[in-house]
Amino acid sequence: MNDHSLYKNSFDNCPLTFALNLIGGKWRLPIIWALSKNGTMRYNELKRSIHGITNMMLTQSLRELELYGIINRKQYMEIPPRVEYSLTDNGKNLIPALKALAHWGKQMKSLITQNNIELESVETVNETEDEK
Amino acid sequence: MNDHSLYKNSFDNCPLTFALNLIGGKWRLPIIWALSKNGTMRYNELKRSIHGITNMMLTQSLRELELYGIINRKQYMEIPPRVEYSLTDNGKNLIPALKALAHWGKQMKSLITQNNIELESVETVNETEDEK
DNA sequence: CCGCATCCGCAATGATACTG
DNA sequence: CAGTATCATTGCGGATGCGG
Repeated sequence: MNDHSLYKNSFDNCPLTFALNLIGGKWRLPIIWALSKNGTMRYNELKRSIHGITNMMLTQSLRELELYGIINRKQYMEIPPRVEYSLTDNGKNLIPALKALAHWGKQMKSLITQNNIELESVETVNETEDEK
Repeated sequence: MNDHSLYKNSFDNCPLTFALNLIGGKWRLPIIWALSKNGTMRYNELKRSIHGITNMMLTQSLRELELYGIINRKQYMEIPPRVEYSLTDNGKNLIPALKALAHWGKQMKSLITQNNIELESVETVNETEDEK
């Protein structure tokens, strides 16, 4: 049982912060994004499509998103086990807002990249690990 | 010099995650929100309007938002010092997207509250400190 | 195949005190 | 008034290994 950060701070009075805390964290958005593109996905399908996620984080994120009513979890009682995930209506309602944000992010990215802002150092990310 | 988390992970390929990292962190949104409501604000004005923020975090967040081109900083060389902050056009462009997200958050909040989901424990937030 | 528990490092945040 | 510097804290996310 870990701590769900839903009711912690001063989210209560701010729907925006509330939303950000529902979709916050490192892996929730990638999951939502993948499901919005592919419809219904199985556990390992998700895991393969989200580069770098561990079982731990995937399971945890899925459980939280399910708890919040953003995704559906459908478990088939068979051997071997099969579990399918998909967006709920609430989850789908989120997509347009995300697209708006993504649009803004795209603008910002080109601006920031153009102006070549000197955010010190870390420009060597995909330099050393390209293949593999 | 602290680490700006802009180019760290796999933001590069995802405008959405890029956006989330521009406005992420605990205090950036409250600052943007305050500025979008009040237009131009001075340092201590911001500090008073954002409950619980320290000088440290306020300064740091302001610097980062300025670096990203989301807010303007105008310093008047006088005694006592006066510094005014406001949203740039980029910052203003963000507001509609935030409103969409906030709208969704509002829906989610009422749903989650209605269904009275048992997010264990922390339901005693404003129980013990009500007055004061 | 799907998922959970435990331990741990590190970056983000907080507290406090000081400065032009 | 508008910050800066330093140290302490904390909680998210990563690694690893087990369980149905």
